[in-house]
Order: sequence, then C-alpha cells, then structure tokens
Amino acid sequence: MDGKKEVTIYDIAEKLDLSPATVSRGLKDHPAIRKETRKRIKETAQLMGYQNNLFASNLRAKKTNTIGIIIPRINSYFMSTVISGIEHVVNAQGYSLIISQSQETFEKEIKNATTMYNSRVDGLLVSLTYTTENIQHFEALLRKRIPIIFFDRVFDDPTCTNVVIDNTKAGYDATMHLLEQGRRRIVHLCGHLTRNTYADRLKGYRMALQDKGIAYDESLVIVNPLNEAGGIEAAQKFLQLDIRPDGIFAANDSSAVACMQELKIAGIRIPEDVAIVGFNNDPIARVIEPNLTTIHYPGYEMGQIAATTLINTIHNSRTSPINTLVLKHELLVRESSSAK
Amino acid sequence: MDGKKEVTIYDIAEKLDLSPATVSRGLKDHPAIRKETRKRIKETAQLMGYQNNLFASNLRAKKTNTIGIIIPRINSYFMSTVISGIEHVVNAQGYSLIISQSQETFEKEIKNATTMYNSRVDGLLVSLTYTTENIQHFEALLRKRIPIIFFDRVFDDPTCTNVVIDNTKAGYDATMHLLEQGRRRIVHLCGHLTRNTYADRLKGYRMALQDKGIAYDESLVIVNPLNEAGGIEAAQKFLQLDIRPDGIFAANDSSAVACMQELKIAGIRIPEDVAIVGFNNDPIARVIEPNLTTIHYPGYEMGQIAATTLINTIHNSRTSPINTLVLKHELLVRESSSAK
DNA sequence: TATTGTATTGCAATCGGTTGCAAATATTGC
DNA sequence: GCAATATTTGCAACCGATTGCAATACAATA
Repeated sequence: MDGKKEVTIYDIAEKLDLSPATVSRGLKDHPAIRKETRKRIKETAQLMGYQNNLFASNLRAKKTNTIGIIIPRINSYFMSTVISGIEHVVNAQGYSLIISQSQETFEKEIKNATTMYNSRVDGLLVSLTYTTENIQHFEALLRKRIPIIFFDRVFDDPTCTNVVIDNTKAGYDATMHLLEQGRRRIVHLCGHLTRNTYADRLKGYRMALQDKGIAYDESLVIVNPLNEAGGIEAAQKFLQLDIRPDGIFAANDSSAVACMQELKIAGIRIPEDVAIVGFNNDPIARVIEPNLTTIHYPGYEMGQIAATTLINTIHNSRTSPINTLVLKHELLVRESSSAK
Repeated sequence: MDGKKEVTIYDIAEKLDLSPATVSRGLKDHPAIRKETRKRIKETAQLMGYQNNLFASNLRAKKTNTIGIIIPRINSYFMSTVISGIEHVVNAQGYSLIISQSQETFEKEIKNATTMYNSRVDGLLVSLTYTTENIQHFEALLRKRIPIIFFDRVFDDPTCTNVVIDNTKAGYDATMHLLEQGRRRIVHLCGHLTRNTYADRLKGYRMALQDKGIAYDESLVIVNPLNEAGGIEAAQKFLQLDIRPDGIFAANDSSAVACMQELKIAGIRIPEDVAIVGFNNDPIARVIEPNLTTIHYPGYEMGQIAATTLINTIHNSRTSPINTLVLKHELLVRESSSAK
C-alpha cells in the first residue's frame, strides 16, 4: 500500500505455496489448473493488488496489444471524428491506441513510422500527407508482417488494405449536380494532386463535364492547401477570371466556406450568381448562409471499419484478402446550389 | 531480411566478438566504452537492422516513455486542438501518446484509468466527464507516484496540477460585456454544474450581475448538454419566457450557434432583440451570421503547457509544486453582441 | 497389489536489455 | 622493469510472465 513494492506472480506463488507457473496459468483460466486453485489464486491476486506487468507479457508474447495511428493532423472535424470511431473499436477490443501527427510533412511521417516500429505496434492505421509519394518508410513494418491499413488518404499497394470512399464518383456527383442546376462554367478547388482523394475528385469532375459535353478548362482548376487561407485566395482568383464562372466545386468544406464568405463580401450572390458544392459535411456547412451543399463523408464509420478490419487481420495473422473497402457517400443538397 | 528473425544485441555482440553488455552500453553512448568501439557497435547495429526492444528495456527500467490521456470525446474542435498541442510536445520529447475516450460516462472513465494503470504510463493527462465527482479511480496511479495533470475540466486535489483558464473571470467578462451593451435580462446557457468549467462560468455570470446591481433570476439559467440539440432546446425555452430576455451568454459556441439559428427562424433579430456571447472561439463563430462574440480559449497552448508540465514533473520525479496553472483568455467582440 | 490413465503442479529455460561488480588490459610514473 | 592507476570489457544476476516437458498425486482398472 505504500506505493513502493510491485506485486508479482512470485509474491502470490509464495503466499499460496505454489509455483509462479501455476499462478500464471491460474490467472488466465488455464484448464490444467484445478478450479478451486484457480479461484484461490485469483482471490489472492485481487487481495494483494496484483497488476499484470504488460512488458513482461509482451516480451514473451512478442505482442503489444497496441495499435498505432499516423495522420497529418488531429485537429480537423473530419479527422477527429475518424479517430473517435477508431478509438471506440480499438478500446472495446482491448487494444491501446498510440497517436502521432505527421503535420503534413513527409519527414515527420517517416519519423513516426520508425517510432511505431520501435513501439512494436501490432498494427498500423495511416492517412498519408498531401505529398507522400511512396511507402518505403513502412517497409520495415511490412517485412515483419505487421498489417497496415490506409484510410482516406491512401496509397495503392497490393500488400495493404485501403478504406476509402469513391472519390471519383463523389466528384462526379458533385459536379453533375451543379451541371444539372444549369451551371456550365464550374471552378474546381482542389488539393495536392499527389494524393488519391484530390486526384480522384478531379477525375470525377472531368468525367461529369465530359458526360455533359463541356470542354475541360484547366484554368478553372485551382490547386491549394484547402484551408481558410486557400479558400480566400481561391475567391480572389475567381474574381479575376475574365468570364465569370457560375459554379464552384470545392474539395472540402472549410475552403468552400472561406471562399463563400469572401465572395459574399465582393457582392456575389449565392446561389444566384454562383452555385457552390463542398465536401465533407462539416458542421460549418449547416451554419454558413446559404447552407452549403456538400458530400457527406462517413468519418466515424470509416474509423470503425478501418479499425475492425485491422484487428481482424491481426487475429488472422495473415494479410487480408481485401484490397480496398469503399464506403458509401451521399450528396446533401442545400441552398448553396439551387437553380439560378 | 526475411522478416522472421529479430536482431538483438546478442547478435551484434557475436558478430563483433564482444559481450552483450558492451553492446548495450555502446549503443547508448556509455562513457566507459571506448569511442572507437562505440562507433563500430553503432555501425554494425545499423547495418544489421537492429531495433531496440522497448519491452525488454521497459521491463528493466520500469519506465515506459508513454503518456496517457483520458478525455470525454476527441471529436470536438476544442478537444482535438488541445490534443494536437499535447501530441506536439509529447512526441518532440520522445514519448508516445496513448489516447482513450470516456464518452462522458463515469464508468468508462474508471475503466480507462485502470487500462492506463496497467499500461504503466509514466504520466497521465485528464479532462473529466461532466459528472465525475471524485478521483478515487486515480488513486492507484497516485499511490505509485505517477503524476496526473488535469486540464480544462479539472478536480481540486492537492496532489495534482490543474491547467485551466479563469472561468469565473471569463464568465464575468462575457456577462459584463453584455451588460455594458445595455442588456439587462440575460439568459445563461450552461453545462452540468458538477464540473468546474460550468460552475465557475455561472459564478462569473452572477458576479457581473451583482456588480451591476441586477438581481439573479434562477429561471434564466438553463442547464443542458451544450450540444446542438441543447442549443435548440434552449431557444425554445427562451421563446416561452414571459418577459423576453435581451441577452444570452452560452457556455460554448456550438450551443450558442444552434440557439441563434433557432431564434433567427423564430424571427428574433440578433443583436437588435437579443445579444449573444458564446465560449471557445470555434471556427463556426466566424461563420454564423452575425458573427458570434465569444471567449477565446487557447486550446493548443493549453495542450502544450499541460504536456510540458507533466513531462517536467516526470523528470523531476517528485510532485510539482505548482497546484494550478491559469492561462489567459480573451473576449472577442463581434457583431452578435453589438449595442441595441 | 500392480498397472495404466488422468488430473495437477513444478522445473527451468526463455523473451532482450540493463547494470553492479569484477576482471582484463592499457597507460603512467618512478 | 614493476607497481599503481586508469581505461575497457565481461560475467552474471536481474526485470516478470510464459510454456514445453517432466514429475507428482490420485483414481480407476485389471
């Protein structure tokens, strides 16, 4: 009780005049130990305030019951929602969750991967930075058969499972919706094209244009960091275009909202002059006026599914046969994209 | 290279014809090892792809280099920002971060505390649930001299350090601001009063009223979960009051915004009919129209400071002499609270 | 009673790194 | 050249739980 001494199975063994081996087995209900002995062991353990030493166990078992997660940033609505879903599943399954941020830089992502490797995580969940172009930094883990699941911002690799939405389809849906509202000249605000999420949304945008027989105009695609500053900057570019567009499809809500606010200040009417569609369904989408049409993106579920899949893979101790898991998305039509 | 064999210091020792002890010392720059030997050891380690086994180290050192964090929910703007700050410091200092959510329930908080104890974290960062009334579930950790720092939602205990803002003063500032705009009948939308954050903000609200010689009217205080539903509900109660209030001070932004939206639908003009002040400075505060006056709450810094203090305490291996650390807050005046 | 079978429990090695102390080697001084 | 000191390195015992195999106890069968 004085906080100095740590109770071990040896202490219990001594007290009960048994061997540590028996105590160890008794504590985990090994059938070879007589029921009554098991009960005595457990009671004594409880009484003496015994706590299993995970290091000793892990050292033997070569397992950590720990799952790692590497993401660009925690503090976005979408990402914190995903993590919440992950944590829910992971904790319910008796694993711990170690989190690290790559701060959107490749170097930090590499460092984090090394740390995770050293921490001997049993599995890893990763959402890549904008600019990650290869996954060599995960090689060490993969060689040791530690399963890695990429979610949202993924990398195509035959040994890993990806959990995503169909970004191409979503980009198509968003753009087609604008086209169906009679919009013809549509700006696309998108992120770094190295990353699947943005490359695919752009692809969908182009496909929708093509299906409607509208020529693709590269000058209407604005690549930027998709944050508040990016949205404002995009609005300024928008205002300088010779022929003013009548639609905007932004690859996330925060840039869409920032852009909207800037356009409103400039006297542009939404949706009369410009119809806008965002992406993510952040809470701000229902606060901005007019409310923002957007693609609903199931973050919590994505987290749950990624975590569940990872844990299953760990238990089966073989690479999952699933290569890609595609979740449903949904276009939520609100006032920002009504007909002219 | 085939992913089966793990390189240990024994392998390195054998290869260099040294003892494992020398290798162990060499790897961590023990001065008793000749510089040249150290270099050889490190090079060989690198070459063979050696990775330190943390369990073995931890088992001996009885340290984990891991910090735990227990919070009600990850997925709020404020909390994810705090965590981001924590992660930044913790990772820079070479620690890992284990996260768990109490989902705002006392039972889960107890379970999480036990898990953290079993994981042998070196220190713990905690933000309590609405209803936590004692900290007996942290006793086991405290007895083992594992430092705990509470942040934001804290509990007064002489053995722990708290990192907070002056909620009483902030509540006072917010209320006084409304009073100075000529508002006289002010509703206070607040959370569960067991928690310091809300109890103190209410206290500040009352003090401001008193300083202006206005009687405290209990019917104007609405206690609710401070989420979107809570904000809407509060708006409905507001609309049913006999004498309509002319000000609202909400204890967070999301409920304030939800409430505003509902009031706007009911035809109430903001700020003409009702002036509103929120709390937290969430991004939505600058999106809602009119922009929401609010208390800026330094989440990222709070996380950094809590983590830094914790790590210092761990290094000094004695309880910190600091009992409470109070951060600055700031009233940001926007359109939602202009004079009538 | 001797033998075979079954239920319990213990022995001892193992996981991989750390560290007090002793031993071996190198360096210095006289 | 030899003792004395300083520099390097190794031995072996930990840290605490796990587990294959052996050993013991006890019951059942011939």
